[in-house]
Amino acid sequence: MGIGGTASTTAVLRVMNERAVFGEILKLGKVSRPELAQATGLSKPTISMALADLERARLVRPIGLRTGNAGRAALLYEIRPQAGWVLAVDVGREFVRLALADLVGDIAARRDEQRKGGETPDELVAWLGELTRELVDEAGVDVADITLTVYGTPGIQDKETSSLQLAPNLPGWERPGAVELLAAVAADAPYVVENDVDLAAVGEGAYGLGQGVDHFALVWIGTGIGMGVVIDGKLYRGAQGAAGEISYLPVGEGDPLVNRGRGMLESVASADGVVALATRLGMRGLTSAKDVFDAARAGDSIACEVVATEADHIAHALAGVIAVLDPQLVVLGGGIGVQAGDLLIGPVTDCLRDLVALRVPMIKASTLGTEAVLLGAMAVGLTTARDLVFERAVAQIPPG
Amino acid sequence: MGIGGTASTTAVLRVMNERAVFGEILKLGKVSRPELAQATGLSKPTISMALADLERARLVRPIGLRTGNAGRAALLYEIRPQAGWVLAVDVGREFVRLALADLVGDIAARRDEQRKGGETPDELVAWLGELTRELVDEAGVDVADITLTVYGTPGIQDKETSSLQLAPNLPGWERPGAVELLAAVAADAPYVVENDVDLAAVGEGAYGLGQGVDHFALVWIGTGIGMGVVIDGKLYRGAQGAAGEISYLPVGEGDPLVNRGRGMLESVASADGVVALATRLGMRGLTSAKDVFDAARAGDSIACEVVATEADHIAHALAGVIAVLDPQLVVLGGGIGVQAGDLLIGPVTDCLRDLVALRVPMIKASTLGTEAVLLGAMAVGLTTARDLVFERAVAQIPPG
DNA sequence: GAACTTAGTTAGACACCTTGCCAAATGTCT
DNA sequence: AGACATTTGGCAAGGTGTCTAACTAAGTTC
Repeated sequence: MGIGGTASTTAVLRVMNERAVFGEILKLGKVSRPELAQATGLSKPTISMALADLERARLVRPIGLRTGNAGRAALLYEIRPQAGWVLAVDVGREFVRLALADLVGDIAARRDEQRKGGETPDELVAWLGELTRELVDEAGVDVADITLTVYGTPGIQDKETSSLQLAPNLPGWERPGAVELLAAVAADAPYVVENDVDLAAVGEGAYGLGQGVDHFALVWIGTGIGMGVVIDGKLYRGAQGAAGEISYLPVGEGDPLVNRGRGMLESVASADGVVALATRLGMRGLTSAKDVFDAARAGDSIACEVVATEADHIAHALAGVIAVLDPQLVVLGGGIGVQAGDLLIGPVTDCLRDLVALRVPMIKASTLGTEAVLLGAMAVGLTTARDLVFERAVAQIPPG
Repeated sequence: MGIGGTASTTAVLRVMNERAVFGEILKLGKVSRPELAQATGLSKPTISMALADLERARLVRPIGLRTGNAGRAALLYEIRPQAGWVLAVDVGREFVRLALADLVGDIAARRDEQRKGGETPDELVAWLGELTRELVDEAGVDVADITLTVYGTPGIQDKETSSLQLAPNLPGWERPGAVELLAAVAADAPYVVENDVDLAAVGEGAYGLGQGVDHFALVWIGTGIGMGVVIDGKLYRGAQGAAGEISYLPVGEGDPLVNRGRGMLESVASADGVVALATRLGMRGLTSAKDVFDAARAGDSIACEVVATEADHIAHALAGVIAVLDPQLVVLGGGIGVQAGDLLIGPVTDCLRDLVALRVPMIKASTLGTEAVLLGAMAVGLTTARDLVFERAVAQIPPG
C-alpha cells in the first residue's frame, strides 16, 4: 500500500467509481447493471447514476435488452466505440504498417505499404499523412477524431532534442526537431513515439505469450537486435529510454574472423551475421537467413552448425539479461525468433542451464510474427486513449 | 492513471485521508493543524477529525504549543514513536549487526558482533534471539512490541521451501524450512528476509546517493559480487528474487591463467580476485585487497596495473547492466567500492564510454560504507511497519 | 393468467467533507 | 496597559455521494 497517498473529497469518489464502472465495461463487453454491481461491489442505484453520467459523456451506450433468463430483461450497456480512435503506426525498415481502431479496439482500417527506402523525414511524414487520410476516410471519420497516434520506430527518442538516435534506417531523423514533424500527420492530435522493440514487448504482453506474466523480456533478433523489458506488467524504458539496447553487447568469443577476439552481439547474431557465418563455412546461394534455417531443418550439417553457434550466442547474451533481470519468461521475436524459434529454443535453453545461477526462465518463440510492433502500438494507444477520453469527458465536466 | 481502479464508498475516503495525514506527519515531523491542512489540501475540521482518530488509535500525539508567531499558539502533533518498533539485522560474513528503531526511525539500541563463523542455523538463531532481547531491554520495551524484523542475508530466498540458495557463507540455510527458524528470534513478530545487496540498494536510495533517483543500480563488490536494482524508486527483485545476481557473468577475456579463456565475474573482480592477480604479477606480503589499493595510491606500478585491470572488468560487467537497464546512476558499494571508489570511478567511466551506446550514466562510490545493508533493512522495515501499524489501528477499528 | 424472478427506480438515512462564522489565544503597536 | 491584527480551533449548516429498503416494471414458468 504505502503510507502517503492523496487526500480527497467526495467528488473524487464519484470519479473513482465511474472509472471503475468504465473499466469493467471495457473488460466485460456488453454488460447489464446487475453484473456491473456485482463486478464493482457498488449498489444498483450507484451503478445507474454512473451509467447515466457515462452515457451523457457519450462514453457508453445502451445496446439493447437481454432476454431469455427468468425475470425482467436487462438493459445492456457497452463502450461507445466511436468515443475515441487510435492510430497505430509501425515504421519499419522495409514496410510501413498502419491500423486505425476505435476505442473498443476493433480495427476499422489498416494498410501495409512497402517503403522505397531512404525517404527524407519530410517525405515520410507527407506519405504517412496521406495514408492516414485514406484510413480515416475508409473508417468514415475525420482526422480530428483521432484521439492518439502511436508510432513505433527503431532507435531511441531523445526527448530534449526531439530526435531519434541509433536509428540508421531512418536517415535524417537524428536531426533536432525531426520527431516534431510527426505532428503534421494528424493535425493537432496527440502522438507518442516509442521504440519498435519496446512496443513489440507490449504487444506480446497484451496479446501474446506475455499475457499475465509480470516480468518478461522480448528479445528481438532480425536485421538488428534489441530487447523490450516489461516489469510489473509495465514497459520499462530506462532513464534515457535506452533500456534493452543490447545490440552492442560484447559476446564471449564471437567469430574470430569477423571481429578480433570479441564480437558485438548484433554483428554476430543478427540475420546478416547468420548468413555471413554460413557463407564462410561453405554454404552457397543463400539469399537470407531463412535459407540457412530451412537447410538445417532438412539436415544440412553446416547449417546445423550455424544454428548451434547462433544458439550459443543468444544463450550467452541471455545469460547476462537473466542475471540482471531474472525474468519469468524470455520471448524470442523478430525475423529469427519467428523463423527459427523451433530450432533455437531447445539448444538455447540447454546452454543456459550451464550459464544461469538459478532456475532458467521459460524461453519461447513469439507467435505474433510481424504484427508484434503494430499490436503493441495499438495496445499502448488504446490504454492511453481510454484514459484521455475518460479524463476529458468525466473528470473535466462533472455535471449532475 | 489507468482505467480500472477500485470502487469504494465514503468510508474509504476517511481512511485515505487519515493515511494522507499520517504520511504528512511522518514527512514533516512536528506539525500543526493548519500546516497539515495546507499540505494535504483538506479543510480544518477534517484535519481535526483525522487527528482525533489517529490520536485515539495511539499513532500520533500532541507534543505542545508552538508560540512565537503572531496569532494564537498552534498545537503541534507528531508520530508517537512507540507506536511501532523495527528490528533490522544484517547477517554478514564476518559480522552480525542489529539495530532497533522506533516508528519515527530513531535508533534506540544497536549492536555489532563478530561472528565465530560456521554457526549452524540453530546456533545463529539462538544468538540472534539473545542479542534481540538485549536490544529490547536496552530500549525499555518488550520483544512483543517489535512490529517487524527485517533480515539482510546473502543468497536468495526460495519462498517455496523457505531456504536460502547461493549463500555459501551461511551453511545449513540451504535446507528446506531453515528460514522459518527465524520466527523464534522475536516470538510471533512478523519478519522479512531480503538479500543483503538488495537492501544495500534500498539503503542507498533512502539515505545515500540514490535519493531522488528513479532508476539506479548498486553494484556490490567485496568478497562476493552482487547487484541491487531500484526501478521507479522501488526495489526490483525479479521473478525468483534473483535479479542482480551478476556474480556468474562471463567477463570478456578474464585472466587466462585463472580461467580458461573466459572468467566468471566474481572470481576475477572480487577482493580475492584482486589479491590473486596482484600476487601473480609479483606483489608480495599482501593481506587484503586494501593493500593493493594503498600501493596504487602510493604509485606502485604493479598495483596500478591491477587497478586498471579491475576497472576494465567492472566496466565490462557494467556495460551489460547498462545496456539492459539504462539506469540513471550506478553506485559502487561493498568493500572494493568503498575502499577503491576514488581509484576506480574514473577509469571505469572512461572505459564505459567505448562500450555504451548512448550517454554513460553517473558512476559513483557509495558513501554509506558498511552501514548500507543495515540502513536498507531499516528503511524497508520502517516503510512496512508504518503500513502495518496504520492498517491495524485505523483500517481495522474505525470508531466514530 | 397467476406465480415467480429479475431489473430498475425512488425515498430516506447515513457518512464524509466543506464553507462560513465565532471564540480563544498570542504578538504588536500605540 | 490596552486596542488591534493575526492565527488557531471549534461549531453549525449545507452539499455531495453512497447505501438500504421498499416499490414498480417487465420478463419467464407452469
